[in-house]
Parts: sequence; structure tokens; C-alpha cells
Amino acid sequence: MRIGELSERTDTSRRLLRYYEEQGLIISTRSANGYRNYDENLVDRVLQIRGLLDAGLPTRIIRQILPCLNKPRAIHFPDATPEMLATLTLERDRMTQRIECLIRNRDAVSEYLDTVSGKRREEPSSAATAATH
Amino acid sequence: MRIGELSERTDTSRRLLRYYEEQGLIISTRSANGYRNYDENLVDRVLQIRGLLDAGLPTRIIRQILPCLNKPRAIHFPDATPEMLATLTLERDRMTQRIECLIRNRDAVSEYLDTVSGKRREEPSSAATAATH
DNA sequence: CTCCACCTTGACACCGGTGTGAGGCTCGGG
DNA sequence: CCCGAGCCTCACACCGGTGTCAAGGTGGAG
Repeated sequence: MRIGELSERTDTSRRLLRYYEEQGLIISTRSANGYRNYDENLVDRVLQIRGLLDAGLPTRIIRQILPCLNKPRAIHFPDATPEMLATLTLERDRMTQRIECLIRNRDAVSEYLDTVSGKRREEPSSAATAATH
Repeated sequence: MRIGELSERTDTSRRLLRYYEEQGLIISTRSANGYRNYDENLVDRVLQIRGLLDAGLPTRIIRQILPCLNKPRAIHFPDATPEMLATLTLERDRMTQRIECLIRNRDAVSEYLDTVSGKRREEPSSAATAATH
């Protein structure tokens, strides 16, 4: 498919798709006229990239971890240098920390929302009884 | 405590502490000479802020959710406007998505690391037998 | 042939988080 | 008195992800 279709299917601007390519996150073949051609599986890939980006990982890191996340994974994994593995390990731990932090705060927000909208009919002392209808 | 100490204890540059204050994420009193004075609990607060920032939330959002995360929470929560609640709900859901995405990818990386370093002498067939040990 | 939609590259610009440096004040110790 | 450490404000600069626009090629439909 060409860039327009990929853009629509991933809800990602063409600009960004070219940027991701420039950053080595996705690849494309070119047809004779110079147009980019994308494989079907790029759709998932782009979505995944967006997710990681949104989760706070920089393209530099994503570029490193993506190759490990491909379908026929575990077979013929690319030349895994020790540095690479160290980086990955470190990054995995960072992700774990992020996850924990996010969960803690998400739960706190959630709890707050529950409390405030759960209508625990608190005494009129402080009000803020936002009618959740 | 003054900014230097807070900076050390949170491993956060003074510049950033002032920035967070400017963004309304933390507050400080000023002593007569103009120096900022921070309360003890700011240490945790700053750490939390850093976590959230690192997790991808912008200061704008953090400013909104922080008030809900304070110790004597649920009591006297600030004027919770309906928009506010909507924002929070939305943001909570976004956090959940982020968490899921992060977990998926963290696990994938983890699995890859296990496989590659666990040395499962995979048969040349298809492998991907990520031994969950 | 002309249009129009779609593609190309390249550049400039924004925004948010962060570093850095200048110029100036405060305060405690030699 | 002077010095140095710590604080202040202000401002410019960077980097990464993203928008946007310009100038141009391609190709199908009228």
C-alpha cells in the first residue's frame, strides 16, 4: 500500500510515517515513480511504534527493541551484541519502573474518581458533591 | 529546606525545580531574602512528578491530577468541575492504555532476553519456546 | 490537454522539557 | 573587608516529535 492508505489505517500523518522511516523504525520499498510501498504488516508496526512513543520511549530505543518484537521472533535474532543486550535489559527495567509508576498514579486517580462520583454522601462539611447525574 | 537540598534529595536540577514551580506543580514559600523554602513532603512530590513526566504525561495534566493524589485525599477535594472529572477520566483511560502497551512490549523484550540469554539450544524448527522458567 | 489527487524532498516553526550562562543579591567565614 | 557558596531572575539554546508549507513529479479521469 502507499503512504496515504497507511496513514489512514494507522491514523498517523504522512509526515510522521516519513519521519519514522527516516529514524529507521519502518522500511518501505519504492516503486518506479519513487512512491513508497508499504507491506501490510506495517500497520501493526506503526501502531506499536505510536504506542511506545506515547509511552515515553524515544525513537532511538524503539529502533533497538523493535527487531526483537517481530513475528518470527527468537529465530535468527539479529547479531545481539552484549552492549545491545545490556541496553535492552536496562530499558526493560526502565519500562517496568514506568509501568509501576503509571499504575500507582492511575489507581490513585481512579480511586479519587470513585470516591468523588461514588457519592459516599459525605457530610455537608465540605460539599463538592458534583452531581454525576 | 532550600532549593539546593531539595535538588540533591530528588536528584533534580534546580532549574527543573523552578520550572515545576512555574508550572504550578509545586509551591514554595519565600524567606525574607527571596530564597525558596520547601516543605519536607515536596521530596516525594517531586519524585512523583518526575515519574509522571517520564511516563509521558505533560505538566498540564499532572497539575490536574496531583491535587487528587494528596495525603488527606477525598476530603475537601478541590472544586471538582464536571470538565475536570471528564478530563481525569479520560486521562485515567489513557494511562491504562499506556500501561497495557508498555506491559506488552516490556514482556516481549523480556521474553526475547530470556530466549537469547537462557540459551535454550532451540531446535532449528521454529523455536520461540520462551521458557517461562 | 487539463485537472486533481497523490506522491516526492526540503525547510522552517512550534511546543515542551531541559541545560547553561549572565548579572546580581545574600550570608557566613577568614 | 572580601570571598565564595548559594540563591535569584532572565534569556537564549537544544533536542525530539510534529505541523505546515513550498516547489515539484506522476498518473488517472474528464
